[in-house]
Amino acid sequence: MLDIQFIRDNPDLVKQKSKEKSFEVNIDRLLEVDKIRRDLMNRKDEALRKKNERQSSISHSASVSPSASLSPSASPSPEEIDANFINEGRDNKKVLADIEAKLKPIEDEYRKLLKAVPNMPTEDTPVGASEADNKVDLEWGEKPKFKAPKSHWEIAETKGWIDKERASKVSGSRFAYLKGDFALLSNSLMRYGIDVLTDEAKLKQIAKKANLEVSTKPFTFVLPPLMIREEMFDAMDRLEPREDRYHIEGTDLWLQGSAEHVLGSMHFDEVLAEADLPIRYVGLATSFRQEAGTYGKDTEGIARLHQFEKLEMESLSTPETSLNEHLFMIAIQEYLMQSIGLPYRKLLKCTYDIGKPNARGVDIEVWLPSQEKYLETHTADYMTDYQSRRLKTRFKSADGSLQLVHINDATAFAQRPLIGILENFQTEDGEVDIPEVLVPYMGGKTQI
RNA sequence: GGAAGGGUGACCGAGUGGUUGAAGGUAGUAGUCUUGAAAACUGCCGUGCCCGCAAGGGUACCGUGGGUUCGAAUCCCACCCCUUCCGCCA
Repeated sequence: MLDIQFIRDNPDLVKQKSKEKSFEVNIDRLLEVDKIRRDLMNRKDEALRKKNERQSSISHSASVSPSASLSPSASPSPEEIDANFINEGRDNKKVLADIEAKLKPIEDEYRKLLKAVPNMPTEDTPVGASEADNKVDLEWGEKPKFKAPKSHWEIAETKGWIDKERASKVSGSRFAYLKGDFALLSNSLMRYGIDVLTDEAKLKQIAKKANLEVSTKPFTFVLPPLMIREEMFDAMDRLEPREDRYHIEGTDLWLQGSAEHVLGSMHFDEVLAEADLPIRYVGLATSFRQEAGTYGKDTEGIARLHQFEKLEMESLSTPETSLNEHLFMIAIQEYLMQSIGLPYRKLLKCTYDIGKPNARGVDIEVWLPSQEKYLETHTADYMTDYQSRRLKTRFKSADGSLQLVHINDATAFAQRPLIGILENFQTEDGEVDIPEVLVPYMGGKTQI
């Protein structure tokens, strides 16, 4: 959620940036409702002030009355209170009830309109109207040349690594059984990512290479709950669109769609100490998505499933350090891809594509030789205080003031890099070489 | 699923209708003392919203939402959450 004061001060800017992100917002109505709301609040405060004055007068007189002095805690009996006084109180109560009745729908509308306003994109976010306007920031690695490159599902099918036919029998479309060495490779990839993220020496090395002034505090590995309460999901601004989420019938719970959802909300309604920041987590979680509106898209292989393993970075930091946290997490992503040896490109996402809570977004896409195109494997989200405002996650700064933390997240590994490995590391005779850094995790196997 | 207990400020924890935004403690912070540190002692120290250039003022908030009352942290109702024990189970 955006700061209302910022919207009051910069209505035209907010309108423009929201439009650039392709979000329908009604800033004029929001400010109008805001004004009505404040006016009603003032009137309510006025009525309450009257009530308080009356109460303190009766409380005071009760405490100094002779009977009260005998027993200080004694209350005045109704007979001791003047009838006019009681009637006045009743009148004031009616006035209050009247104002509150008017305030309720205004508050609801205000909140709904305010929640609808997206985060403001950073200056360097390209303005765009579709994914096509994302800016290629960097291409890394050499694209391998094959006579007849096989797709990942062709390789996996031959090897018996992916069984979607039986999965559809058991669970429906967009599910898969991952089997044998391929399933082990998935685990190896995650384990490798965890080892990098929890190794301070390695993080130091990455920060230095990226030339970033940033803490090298290691990430804490977390296995989070996979279900999330609706209130938390909404506060993260990740509940919508609900059609893409799975709701657990008869409960208040939803299946999380990324460890980001359950890691970012961990410190809901907490005040953290500045000395503890940044707080960094790396969470491994099976993530669930309905993939509504993607019928017929990426139906082959494991590019788009209802359920997949994902290792996710999450960082809570001060506003001053959050941009570097974001850049650091991107540097980590690149290190992970480079150390495996996967050719990729880095995209600076445009205003259309970054998403509602984002101020900035970067994607990494792996090269797929079989299709001669790139496939998104990583995202890094720069969120500023947009999520923490509703999560009420704050920190007490050294000067004693309370501030909202900045929350950022980024993919470490999902299962899509496996697609990249199969395709880029395939051999002419149908085998798959294991990237060197993953060999120890595969029990020493160099090829599968 | 059965039974009981409980949700109060960064944390612990008093408080069962009338100046209670809320005792006490811890932590934090400023100082005294000290060569320095610790200890001890003293002062300060909740958050949201509204008004104000500011100083400051107003108001709300003791899990959430209703209700009773001139007046609610305190009484009533509903809901949510947590803990413990029993049962079941990985």
